[in-house]
Amino acid sequence: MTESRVERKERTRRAILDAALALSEESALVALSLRQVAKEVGIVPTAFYRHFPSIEDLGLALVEESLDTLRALLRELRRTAGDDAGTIIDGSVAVLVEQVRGDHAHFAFIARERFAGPAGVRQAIARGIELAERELATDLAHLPGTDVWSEHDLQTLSALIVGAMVTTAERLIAAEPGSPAEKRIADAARTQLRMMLVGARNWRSRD
Amino acid sequence: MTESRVERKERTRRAILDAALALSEESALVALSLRQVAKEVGIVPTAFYRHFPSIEDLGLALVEESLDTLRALLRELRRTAGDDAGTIIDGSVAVLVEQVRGDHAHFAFIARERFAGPAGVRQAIARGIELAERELATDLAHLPGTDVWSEHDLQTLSALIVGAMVTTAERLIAAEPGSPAEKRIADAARTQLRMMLVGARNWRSRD
DNA sequence: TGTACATCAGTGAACGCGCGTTCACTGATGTAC
DNA sequence: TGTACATCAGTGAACGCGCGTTCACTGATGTAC
Repeated sequence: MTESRVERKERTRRAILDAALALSEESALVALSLRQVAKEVGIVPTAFYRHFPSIEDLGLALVEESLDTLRALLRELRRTAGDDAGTIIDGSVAVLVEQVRGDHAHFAFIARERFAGPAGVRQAIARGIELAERELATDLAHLPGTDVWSEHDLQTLSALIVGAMVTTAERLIAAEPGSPAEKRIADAARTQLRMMLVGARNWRSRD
Repeated sequence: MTESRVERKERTRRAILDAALALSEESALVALSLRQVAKEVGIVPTAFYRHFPSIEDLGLALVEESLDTLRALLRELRRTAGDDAGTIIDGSVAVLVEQVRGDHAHFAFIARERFAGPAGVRQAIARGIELAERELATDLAHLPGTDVWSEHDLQTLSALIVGAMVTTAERLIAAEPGSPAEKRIADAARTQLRMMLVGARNWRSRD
């Protein structure tokens, strides 16, 4: 007995999730078929039901995994300390590039299903992004010099920055790791963050 | 004879396009079936072939229509003149809100298929957005005070602004026309454009 | 340690269904004279 | 204006295929004694 029954089952479950992620990459979650996934994994279609009650539940599991990836990114970004704004910007973009590289399939899944997925999936992703905006707004409020900002304007700036990061992530997903294109995207992201920072420093909220 | 044969044919073709747009809104282009569309239109499945050689060609026709919508938006934005920056910003956001309202299905189609659509569709949409970035960069270069900007930085600022507008459009698509949510999104978009403008005014390109 | 029984991941046949596509057709509209 | 023929959007039967799901099964792994 080199592998217990539970270990084997977990391994098959993992293989199903990986196959589904790979197959959905070539079209979309909505176009995923149980028989395709089973064939890719190397099991008979009916064996699928030993692991998931339906293809929809498999989809929800993929969403959860992908949102875990998003949460890991936010955690890493928060750990990126820095003495000055420039260091924080460089560190944040580096983390973004690195995480998109390391979890490419999950980030591509999020980008793809954000507007094309089932309603539940779309809402879950939207909530994840809103959370990032609120967290960033809180962080920004703790920085020196933001006392002239209204809470509303902080939230709006936060949405602007997160939006730019999402756009950057979407561009990175399409770029080859280590390619000149990836470097160009990262450079542009750093410049854009600096541009927004210059705007922020010279901003005064009305009233 | 109240309607000629060509008129009837054109009307059915239009009905097919409209039905396909409506049906794809509930899932995605990739999940669209010829029989679904035919049923929605009220014709027998085989009659579909009198209008399109395949469901894929129907998809391409929808992309073309949607890109026309995008081009119409850009044209309207360029027509939005203004004496000062504030007027231009207000006018641009108003045009964006109005166009998304008026062509909701097409904008939703673009948002949905931008990352989830077939490769050809994704590329066509990406090209449309790149075009907008280049046009905006040219416009920015003609404004007073941009002589301290490098061409590269102008392009990067342009990408930032277009990205924010795309994000705003995506939010507007999800909002009810005339709703408080729509108003909030438009307000945030105006504030974000002003923030970026303040950043731009205080920016000096390196070297 | 050995035996008898329980568990359960994976099998394989079978089902009804919607799919895209073919083909010969119908009958109203259009055209030539 | 009337007739004879051509065009062609839409019809309806039929096909083979992949789909999700059911069911009784097999045989290796796990457990109780």
